[in-house]
This record gives sequence, structure tokens and C-alpha cells, in this order.
Amino acid sequence: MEQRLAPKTKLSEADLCETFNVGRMKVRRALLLLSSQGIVDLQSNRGAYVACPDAKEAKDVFEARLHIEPGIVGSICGTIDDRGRQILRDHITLEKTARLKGHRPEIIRLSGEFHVKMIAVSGNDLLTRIIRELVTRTSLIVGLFGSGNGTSCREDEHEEILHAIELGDKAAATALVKEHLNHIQEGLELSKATEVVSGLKNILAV
Amino acid sequence: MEQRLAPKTKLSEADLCETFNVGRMKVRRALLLLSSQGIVDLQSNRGAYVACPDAKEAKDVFEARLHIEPGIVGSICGTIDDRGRQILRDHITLEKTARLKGHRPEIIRLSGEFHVKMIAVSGNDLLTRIIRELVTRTSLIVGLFGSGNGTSCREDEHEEILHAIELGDKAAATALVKEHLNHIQEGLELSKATEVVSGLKNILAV
DNA sequence: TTGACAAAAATTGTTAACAAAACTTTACTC
DNA sequence: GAGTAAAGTTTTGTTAACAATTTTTGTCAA
Repeated sequence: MEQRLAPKTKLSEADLCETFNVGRMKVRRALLLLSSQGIVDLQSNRGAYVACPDAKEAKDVFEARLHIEPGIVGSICGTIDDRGRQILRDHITLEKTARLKGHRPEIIRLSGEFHVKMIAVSGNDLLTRIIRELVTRTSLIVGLFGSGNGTSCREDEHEEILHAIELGDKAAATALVKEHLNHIQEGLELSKATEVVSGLKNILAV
Repeated sequence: MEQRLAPKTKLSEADLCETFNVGRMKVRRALLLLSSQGIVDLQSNRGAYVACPDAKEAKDVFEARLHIEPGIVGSICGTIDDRGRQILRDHITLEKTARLKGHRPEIIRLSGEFHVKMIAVSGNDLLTRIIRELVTRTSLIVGLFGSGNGTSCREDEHEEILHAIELGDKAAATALVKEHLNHIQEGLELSKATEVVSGLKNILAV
């Protein structure tokens, strides 16, 4: 399972009804919610498609995360309790075992979930929801623009961030989160997809 | 017009269909979107109600805004162009005339919209959407917890913020935005509503 | 073969009827 | 009168049929 759908994939209502064994109403309801989260593109009278963010939208997502995440992580340095620490430690253990097993989609999922859990330990449900949405969109973007070489980011960066948090080193924690997000962004080739698409169009349009 | 609905107000589908002259489908669609934005509370089999945020949720909203807005406003200090400056100036003019006319709901609406426009000039559509959502929820909260005395915030704070932006004074701009948000929050009585409600319940339960 | 056009099929959007759940009223007992 | 139970009403959730739009297929002429 856990097969990802490529951007632009058409999500027909009938197919979704069959695969999930639910009525058309619930499918439409789900598609509407997904479109409000920007991971499905809902076109009037033409159907639903897996969103295909362009370079500008990708830039917006990373800019937003850079504006939001470092500050929150910094603020939890002083407030995190034993329970919070344990949650993050346990998660990193999960990530490590997943990496040993080499299950790529699971690694990506857990990698994103770490960011959500960092915000979650701040206790702010609203910010947690916002970051969860941004992380989901980041996954889409990494899948679309990510260069094939290796995993999306250095493996031990999460551990370093947690270390700074445990030391209560606010400055280090925020700096590491910024670096980490920048690393993910730098691993992308934001010109790639549009090149491919428009390139194909140009060739076929000769 | 422009009559606000009190929190906990029931939004029955039939009523909404009639008032807006649309089918039940579109009403349900709208309610689902509003609930995903946290301004409508959708209860299974019981209907839709105007959201009634509690003190914790109110705190989360202001905390989120304090984490997000100051940094963005700081970043636009260096990048804003003439068009952006003009948009913000024009808006402040709008606010002033509305204040002279004394149309309270309009004043509140414009006051919130200023924050959205500040983010909008940053060019990040995603952050703009996020802030718009937070501003909407802030309006709900101010309506619910706001003490009656005067408007929700000092009238000239927006002007001061714009002034700092025009000077390109990053430190001042971020500080002013923080202060401004804190002023709004301080103008609330987060214990009020719950006291009233639970107080009433206790009295009636004797 | 390619292009335009028309018919057919498939898909989405909407309406209306039906089912299920919650709320209100009524009737009855204590 | 207070409380409870049952019938009735209202409201929401779901299904199914219908309408409108898009996409595909097929045909014919250049």
C-alpha cells in the first residue's frame, strides 16, 4: 500500500467511490476539504486532480514554514516538559528504524511528522493544524521537484534539533530549524517540472 | 445589513437556503468550508452553529498571530514597493473615513483587513490565506470576549506600523506589530464568557 | 493522414425524494 | 406539578434519479 499518486492524476468520483466503498456524497465532501488544503485541484465541471504546485507555490510554502516554524521551536526550548521530550525522542527512534528498513515512503512520512510533533508539543492546536497542512504540501512538492539523489534531507538533522531543544538552546534550535528547511528547499530543482512540461509542449507543438 | 451573528447561533440548512436562495447542496458545501476554517461548529446530526471559541482557542489564535505576523511585516520592510505602500496608505484612509462615520462593524472589518493587506504585499498567497483565516477568528473572539469600552484597539497603531514600514525600520515594525497584537489581546476578558455561561448554568441548576 | 464536425459516452453538478436522527409536544403516572 | 414515555414534528444525512457539461469516439472531406 501507501502508493503515492502523481500530481495531475485525475481523481474521478466514481473510481473513489468504488475504491473506498462510500457514496458519492462523502467523496465530494473529502475532495472539497482536500482542495481547501491545497493538495487537490478542484476544477468546475472537469473534476478533481492531485495538485501540481508550480515553483511560486513551492516557494510560498517554504517561505511560510521559514516564517513560522523556527520561532515556535525556539519558544518550546523553555517550556517543553518530560512528556514532550519523550514524544520527540520516541519519534526519532521510529525514524531510525524506518531508515534501517529502507521503506522510503514511510521515511518521508515520518520525516514530515517530526515537524508536526515539534509544534504539537507547544500545545497550540491551531498552529499544529497549520503546520500539518504545510508539511503535507511540502511532501507533494518534494515528490514533484525533488532530485532523485538520496533522501530528501540529511538524516541526523532532526536529532541535532532535538538536542538543541533538550539543552534549552533557543538560538541553536531556531538556527538549526532554519538550516534544515533550507536544506530541504535546496534539494529541490524548482525549474525542473515546468521545464519538463513546457518543454514537452514545445516539442510536440512544432 | 452587515449584522453579525452571535456565537452559538444555530445555522439551520433550510433557513440558509431561503435567505440566500440556493439549494441545500451549496449551503452544506459552504458550512463545511466554514467549519474547516474554525468559524462554524459542525455537529453530527445536530446541525451547524456559529463557533464559540473558548479561552484556550482564543489564546492559540493570538499566539499564532504573534508567531507569524511580526516576522513577515519585518521582512516586507526591505522589499515593499510603491504599489504596496500605496495599498496600505489607501487602506488607512479608508479606516479613517469609516471611523469618522462611526460605522462600528465596518471599522472592525477594515481593522482586520489591514493585517491581511500587510501580509498580501509580501506576495505570499499562502501566508495571506492563513492570516486571513486568523483575522476572521480574531473578529469572532473580539466580539465574544471584547470588553465594551471603546473600539478594540488604539486608532493610530496601524498608521505607526505603516510609518515604520515606510522608513524600512524592521526592528520598529516588528515591535509595533507585536505591541499592537498584545493590545488587542489585553483588551479582552478571556474569563468573561465562560463565567457567564457556567455561572448561568449553576444558577439554573439549583 | 489530418482536421473539422457531429454523435455518443462518460463525468460532474443539481434537485428531489427517502431514511435516520434529534428535538418538541402531548399524554400519562406518581 | 414533576417527571417520564411515547407519538409527532422537524432537521440532518444519504441515496438515487435527472440535467448539464465535458470528453471521447466516429465519420467525412480535404
